[in-house]
Amino acid sequence: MKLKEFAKQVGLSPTTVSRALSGYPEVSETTRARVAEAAARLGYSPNVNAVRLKTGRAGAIGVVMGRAGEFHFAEFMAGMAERLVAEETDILVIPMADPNHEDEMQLYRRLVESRRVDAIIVHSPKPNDERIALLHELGMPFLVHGRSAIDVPHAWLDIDNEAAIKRATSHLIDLGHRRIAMINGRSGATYALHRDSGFRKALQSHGIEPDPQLMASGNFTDELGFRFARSFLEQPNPPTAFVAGSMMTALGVYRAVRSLGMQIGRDVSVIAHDDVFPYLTADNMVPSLSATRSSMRAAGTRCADLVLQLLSGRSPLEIHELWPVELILRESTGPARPSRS
Amino acid sequence: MKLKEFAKQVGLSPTTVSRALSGYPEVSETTRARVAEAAARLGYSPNVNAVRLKTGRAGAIGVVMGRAGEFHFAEFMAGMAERLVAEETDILVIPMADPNHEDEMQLYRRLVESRRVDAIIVHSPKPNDERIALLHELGMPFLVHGRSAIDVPHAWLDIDNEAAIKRATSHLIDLGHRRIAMINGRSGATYALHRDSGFRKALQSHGIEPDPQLMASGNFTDELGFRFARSFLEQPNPPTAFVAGSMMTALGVYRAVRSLGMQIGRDVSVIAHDDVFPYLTADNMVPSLSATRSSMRAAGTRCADLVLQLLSGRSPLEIHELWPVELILRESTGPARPSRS
DNA sequence: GCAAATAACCAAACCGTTTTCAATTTTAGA
DNA sequence: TCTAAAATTGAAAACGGTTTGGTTATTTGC
Repeated sequence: MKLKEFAKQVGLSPTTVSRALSGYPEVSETTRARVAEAAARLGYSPNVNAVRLKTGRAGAIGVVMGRAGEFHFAEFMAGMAERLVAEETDILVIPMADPNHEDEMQLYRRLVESRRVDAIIVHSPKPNDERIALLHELGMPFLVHGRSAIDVPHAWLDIDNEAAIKRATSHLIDLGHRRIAMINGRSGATYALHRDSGFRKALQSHGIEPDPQLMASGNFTDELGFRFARSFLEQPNPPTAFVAGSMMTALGVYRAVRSLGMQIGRDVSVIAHDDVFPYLTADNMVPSLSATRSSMRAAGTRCADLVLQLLSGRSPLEIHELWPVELILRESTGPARPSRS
Repeated sequence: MKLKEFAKQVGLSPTTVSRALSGYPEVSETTRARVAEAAARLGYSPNVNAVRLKTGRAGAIGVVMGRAGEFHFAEFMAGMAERLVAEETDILVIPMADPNHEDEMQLYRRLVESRRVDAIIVHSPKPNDERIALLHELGMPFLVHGRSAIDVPHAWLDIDNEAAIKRATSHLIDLGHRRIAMINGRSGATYALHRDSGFRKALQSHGIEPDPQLMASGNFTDELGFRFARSFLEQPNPPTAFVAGSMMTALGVYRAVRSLGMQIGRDVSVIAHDDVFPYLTADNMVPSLSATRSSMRAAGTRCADLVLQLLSGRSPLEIHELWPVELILRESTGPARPSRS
């Protein structure tokens, strides 16, 4: 049903009906109620494309989805959804083909130019992220989930990866560990650098030299967790503790440790970063997993919130949130034992 | 930049430019090339909202996201993305508030009425799913991922859950297992019923009466896998084998078995359903997990494909795909051992 | 009681495309 | 060379709303 038709049914002009539905003040309460009732009864709702064309608002927030299809993604989106459900805003998932460089820039450019979205959320930025420069240049509102060192004003929300990993590592050192391995996320993204930096700082502040032989990075998979952990543990001078980048990585590490007949929490300590998934909890692992914890879902919710603020005029310069990360100690960490070698 | 302006720059009418860009035949190759070049150079691309209004096509496929934020979701979406990246179609994620009944119907109704999407993908349908009836009634093209027994014509793609679980269960029986437990997905959805039915049929065809004490259902989480498995194993007459609904469930089952000092594949056999995740593979579990396997990502890709076919006029009645499910035997299954009780 | 202010409503212009219908140019046929 | 047909191009009318700038009752102030 179209506005014109609907307006005729209600016995008002399209103008008044439109205003009544959008909550403009210059329409009487009686009329508004009548219109609202009729809309519900006749099932009228405005053609969203016409509204968008006229108002210039797209009513959607864009999220570019990389090919990896990371498991974090669903949680983040669920969080966004939680915030946006009441809003008239939906989430547009933009498929990205390859992490091919030019293509990606082109994709963002087209995305902006086509006016499909009012704002964009950029994930896993790099320290000098061209996407940020581009979006800024094109004047598209955007929020960075993560951080970038780029010298362009932008809104961001990030967790304090450096502090988290530094604290986790320090704790392991306090427990007496000296050979500590680090399985990081894919290198390139700022968060991986921050974690790396937190790791190094903790070691160095205790006079321990980071050993490149005990540091690896890659996708957050069970498989890589296993492989790296296993290869580290088979070295002549194996680590007694692990800092793992994700829950999946931790699963792999657990497996590797077990496969060598060692015991987590006794022979080898593990701390992982936990994004808080409903389907796999650190508490339930055996032994329960000590973790730096920050809810990915909460981040999604807050990011959606901040984007809405951005769209209602708040300056990106005011929007910088650095979330502290909890360290939850459980059974996977324990005092270092004298080396068995 | 707007069409009018752009057309002026190129020295052509908006009409011709529009045609050139949309690939209509009645424009000369020379002109088309010139327009394309200019568009690339000046960075013109049509305002998507105007196009949508005019053509009536939304250029988006809707996917309603439940609150649960399941881990399957990301894989499915990544699969869709793979197919849609070349297309001019994007994915609209519609947040759903509560699984509240009326609200959900209202949501679908508004979604259709607002013309935001050209088609909708319905997940985890129930045998008599009202969403299907509603979408059919409203004339919105849709594809069901899963199956429904409802008497309304509709396109669907599903995996053969019944056959898969039947085969898995039969295999366990062939191995000599008689006390077999089943940890299913949340009851209500058709797939859970199908799995239940496959399970029962396998048992009954071997003259075994299904024991309700060994059957549970709930979300696909590690935690529930553990709890159910543990409680089953502590019964007086414990199962010697498990059929688990998901990889996460399997993790929980493994944990439960270990926690009781038993060994997977020897004391207790496990077969789970594996949707094939890049970050957690059945092959890598210890011991490696026997599984019924079907790629969720591939399903996403194919669903996107089918929806596109639907949109280009193919009849929903022709679109029924039932995918067979592989059974991959690994180390988690072995012959039943004489009960220790 | 009357001018001025206010409230409530409406006609028409406009958002940026696509597409119908018509005009013009080019090519083919005789 | 001339005409009919085919190939290109354009002008203008939609698409379905919102919003500007009135217009017409209804109050308010003095």
